[in-house]
Amino acid sequence: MPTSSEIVRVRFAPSPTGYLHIGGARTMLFNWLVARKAGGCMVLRIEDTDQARHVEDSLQKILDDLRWLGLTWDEGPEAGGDYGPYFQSQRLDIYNQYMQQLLDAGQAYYAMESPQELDRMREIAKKEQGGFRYPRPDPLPTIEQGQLAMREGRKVVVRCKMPDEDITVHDSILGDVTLTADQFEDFIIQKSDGFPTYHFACVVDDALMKITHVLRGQEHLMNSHKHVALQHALGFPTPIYGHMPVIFNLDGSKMSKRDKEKAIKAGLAPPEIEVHDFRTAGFLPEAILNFIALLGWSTGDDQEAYTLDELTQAFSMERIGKTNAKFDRAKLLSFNTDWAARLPEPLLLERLKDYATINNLPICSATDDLLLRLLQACAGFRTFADLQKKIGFLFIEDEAIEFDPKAVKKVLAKNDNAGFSILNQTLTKLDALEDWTKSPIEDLVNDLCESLDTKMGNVAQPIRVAVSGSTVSPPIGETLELLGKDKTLIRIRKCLKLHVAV
RNA sequence: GCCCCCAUCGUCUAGUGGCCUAGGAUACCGGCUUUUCAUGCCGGCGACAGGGGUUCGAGUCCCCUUGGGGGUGCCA
Repeated sequence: MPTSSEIVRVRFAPSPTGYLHIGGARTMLFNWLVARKAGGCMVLRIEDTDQARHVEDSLQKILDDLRWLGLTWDEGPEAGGDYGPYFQSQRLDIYNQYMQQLLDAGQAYYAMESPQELDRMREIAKKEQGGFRYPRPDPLPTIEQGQLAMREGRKVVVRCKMPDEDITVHDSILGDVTLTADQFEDFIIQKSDGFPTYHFACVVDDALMKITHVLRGQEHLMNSHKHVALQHALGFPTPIYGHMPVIFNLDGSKMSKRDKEKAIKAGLAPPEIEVHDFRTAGFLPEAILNFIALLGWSTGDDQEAYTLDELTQAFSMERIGKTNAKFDRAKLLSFNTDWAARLPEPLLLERLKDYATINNLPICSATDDLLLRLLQACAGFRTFADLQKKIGFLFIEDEAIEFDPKAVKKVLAKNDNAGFSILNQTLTKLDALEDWTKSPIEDLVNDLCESLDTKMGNVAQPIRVAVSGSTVSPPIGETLELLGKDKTLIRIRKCLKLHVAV
């Protein structure tokens, strides 16, 4: 066990097999909080021992999204550190050295069964007794026999000889979890391609990188006993373990990338699964962090809004819950709305620009001043996607305006083209307006309402549809000022032609 | 099949034997504000999985059942 005088060192160890999953983000967050709270060290380690599943570019994507979230690392890729390399694929010599140590000590042995043979054994075992445990050969193959087999070109793996005693994992979230000796099997620690398996690499790296706390998902709970056995065999200390609840979809299924493909096939909008999905969809990192922090953790008081700093202050491993959580996007949306209203403008502006950039939106060309005005004009928006929907019309050519048929029907054509008629009158007035700013425009609209003895909506909506093509835009004075007089008049005239056409 | 973990409103959760006629948030429903969409404000609906114990007293402790999740990979 690490002593209290040791500096806290935690790690997040993603595999470069795709984008950063939202569950992975929470794992990173909790580890990050443990490190920051204790003034410790956050290590990022890349578990790239599975060559078959390696996805090109995914590392950069993971790093990029982590940075976007504001979750930094002290050691790891692009940060360096004294315990590198931080890519497991570059640590083969190290693993081999410890592998040999185990082999020499008789705590691991070569095994020669092929995957096909094992499959067959599993099948038979399943039929006969329901479960399969690798039967330890007696006597164990010698090192010489193993090496001979390798020279003959046979596929050879290394298995860990499990001890004949119960193992208790002390989990700081779940309590003690004991597995009896008869439940262990001699699992593989080195694949036939020479790469270590996850278990072995993880244990060696955690020890060598002086990791003191291992916070990971509950799906790893059963692995812990293997890891503890390995630690004993190698003479390594056991870190403090904490197995966190798992995050699921609302319907109880796993949040998986495949949900996206399924939804698309079914003609539905793909759900956000990876951090990047949320980023693209116009969510704020502050909202995401705040939301996932509360999935499986709480302070016990009624506060729900937390900045990263506040989370760091309030966080404690002891208050992580045991119950699996379901990911409720509606609640996230509410968090996002709150954060959009709360975030300091310069920061919000930065986030908006990121959204525009990764979506390659026309508003990329807008100045900061304009963007800031849009942010203010749309106050109360839920996501950047909503904001974009509301102001997108400002950034398209007048010729490209498309009038939503439903909006035209409801706002302009209804009641014997009442809307068109009002729009026509408005055009004349607007044409004559000299001072093209918000308040004179609003005065003009108000005056028109009075003279026509009608409600605001009856005047504002026709204009809105004419200039934006839809029923939704910022307040009408703001909308027209933002658009400019020329474009406003052009669009209204274009819209009026619709009436003639109908 | 076997092993392990978990169990409070639809959802996230508070609750560590009396403060619980179970609190907050979100969703939903209703009302108000509003030129659209949002926002905002007010109100309402809504849970201790079931059964046994222990105790003066149980959401809180124990057991069983049920339900959910995980593991049982030359994936991590």
